[in-house]
Amino acid sequence: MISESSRRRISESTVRRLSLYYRILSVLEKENQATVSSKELARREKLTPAQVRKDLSFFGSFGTRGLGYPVCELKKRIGEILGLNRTWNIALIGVGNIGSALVGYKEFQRQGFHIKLIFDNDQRKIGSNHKGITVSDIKNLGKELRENNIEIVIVAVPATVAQYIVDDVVKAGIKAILNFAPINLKVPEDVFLRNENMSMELEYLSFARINLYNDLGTRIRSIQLFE
Amino acid sequence: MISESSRRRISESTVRRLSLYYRILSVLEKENQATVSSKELARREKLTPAQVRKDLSFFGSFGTRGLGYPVCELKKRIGEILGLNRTWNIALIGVGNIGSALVGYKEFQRQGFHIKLIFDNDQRKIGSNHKGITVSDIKNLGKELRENNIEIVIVAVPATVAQYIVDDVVKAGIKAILNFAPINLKVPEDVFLRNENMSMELEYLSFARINLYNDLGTRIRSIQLFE
DNA sequence: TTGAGAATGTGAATTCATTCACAAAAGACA
DNA sequence: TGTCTTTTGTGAATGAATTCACATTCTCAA
Repeated sequence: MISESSRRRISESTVRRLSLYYRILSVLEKENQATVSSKELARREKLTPAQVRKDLSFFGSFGTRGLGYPVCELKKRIGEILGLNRTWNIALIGVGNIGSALVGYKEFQRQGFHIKLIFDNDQRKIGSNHKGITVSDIKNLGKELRENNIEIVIVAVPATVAQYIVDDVVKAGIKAILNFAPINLKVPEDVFLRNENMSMELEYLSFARINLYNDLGTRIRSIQLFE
Repeated sequence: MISESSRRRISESTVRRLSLYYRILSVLEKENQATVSSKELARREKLTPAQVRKDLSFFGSFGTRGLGYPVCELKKRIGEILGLNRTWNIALIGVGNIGSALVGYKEFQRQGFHIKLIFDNDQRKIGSNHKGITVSDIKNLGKELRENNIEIVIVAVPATVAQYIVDDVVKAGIKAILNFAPINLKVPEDVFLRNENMSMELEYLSFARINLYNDLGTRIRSIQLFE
């Protein structure tokens, strides 16, 4: 699988669509639907059937002509590709507004993203309990990350300190970081950094409201996650 | 401006990059830097200078050859395009984990996104106070949205009820919705709907960790927000 | 005032992503 | 078994986004 997927380059948009397919397939699985056609998947995500088939074809021939794709198998396969058929040990840094929300976010649990450690630098928070996890002192970051086999770190600290925190995280050998601070962080070449910019979608809506109506108040085009 | 931007089609990725430029320009403005080159903007966002210039050229000639772009003016202009030089009246529905985090998210305030109303259906939460805002009963949704000139609604309710809530929001005449529930919502053609899928970036990291290293443990390619 | 250097703005070229279109494969049913 | 329908899988065609490359314009220093 790995060799196959690295031979033909899989675009970021394809990966993002896989996430969407996975979610739909989970629903269909619960509804005990045995198969699903590219047409049906496309309808649900407002994509074209051809796009769905192209995306899925990156990972081999899966469907049955005349019938469609087997729901369970396809879900399992996409799960493998996205790494959702296993659990990931995650550490969260910062239990402010957003950090606390993430600790309680059930969707993470459901997908195998288990928050095992929580860090903060606020003495009032250290030692306190969030959903069964005791908040650790940020001073022990490196040691605890290593001892607990943490693979992904979520950074939810104020923008002003985010770079320092991330430097420490990198020093501890972590190679995957999800950043919620609204700032551009620098990491070495071999570290994966993704940013969750919560204002961006709101800004897009704002842009859309201002720019994407014509003079008659009619929508010029529809906005989807991918178009 | 509107006519100009609708004449030449501005792609979604361009708009998203405008958000990034805006953030950088805010920093530069604070540092009292008078001008900035496309090269410098590109370096900070890991883009190419040509891309930056193309993006900015959609909105007219702004820079000075040999010098670069005037920081303040450019920020102001991008702000206009994105609708950040004004305030937006926002209503939040659902004060669970995520909803509460959003109420306290200062970045929204800073960009002119003012949460004016909060709704919930939980009797224990109705009437309680979040950052100075009293939580209203979801039953009064339509009336209150209209009376308070709400323009954008943020939906942060459980996936199971999200569609019902959104139907009511649409009925109240709202044309822009930001959805945090991990589910696909249906809205009429003329309503802008954007989804904030918090698992998606984590899934991408997971995918990257599994697939984007070669056998030597070396990163195959770097991941940026846009590439 | 002039010349060297810097940086924009933009068609053209290229690369990347999506859609088309159809042969091939499988199911359904007489 | 044979025909009709459905749907996949995929090269080819199209379309969109990015990058190239360079003429043009401005700055700055002497």
